[in-house]
Amino acid sequence: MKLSRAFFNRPTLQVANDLLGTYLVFGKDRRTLAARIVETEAYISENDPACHAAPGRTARNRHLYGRPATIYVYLIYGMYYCLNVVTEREGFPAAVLIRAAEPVEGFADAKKGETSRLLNGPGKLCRAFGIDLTQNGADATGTKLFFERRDGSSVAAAVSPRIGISKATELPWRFYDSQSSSVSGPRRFNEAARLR
DNA sequence: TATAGGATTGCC
DNA sequence: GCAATCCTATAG
Repeated sequence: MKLSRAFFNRPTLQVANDLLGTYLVFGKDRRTLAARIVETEAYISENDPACHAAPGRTARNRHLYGRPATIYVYLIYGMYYCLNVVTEREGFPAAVLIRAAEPVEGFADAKKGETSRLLNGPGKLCRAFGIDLTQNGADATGTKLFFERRDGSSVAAAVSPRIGISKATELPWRFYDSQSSSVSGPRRFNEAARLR
């Protein structure tokens, strides 16, 4: 079943953890794309130096202040888009970055073997889904782009520091499925976190 | 207006 | 190790 706005209106760390094992669903043109989320990161408030809300409200980050389940998309390095879903109460800037997933439905090359590498990074995930600024500000409880819980397996969740940032690098706000081969980043990140 | 740097990726 | 590529935030 579809994840409700109430699901996202909770502490961001909890949402980031609980999103593991749920499905991202996107109706693109006439087909449906779906993937099982295996890696997320939390970005929380103007007091988190790595969060885009750190400078306060700006034109770019305005959707971070929106109601829970709002989609926040931005362009990074002039080349890749990153997909976030806003958490906590309206007016409190926080979100979960969707970093990696396993293709489940609708991906053309999902049967060619290299399925585990198709969505293993936030930029690659958006590219494969066809997500760009068109989705910025969208409502993730609607019919076009949403999150869904399906029956089945539990997730062996692990945590580690967030990847690719230069500030607040010590906070263990990255969550991932330790059993998945679709997790992003150098292998050592995952191994090191597993040994904690 | 100018400039440094970025929640990345893939190639050298 | 590092370039690609362009938008954002901040300083001048």
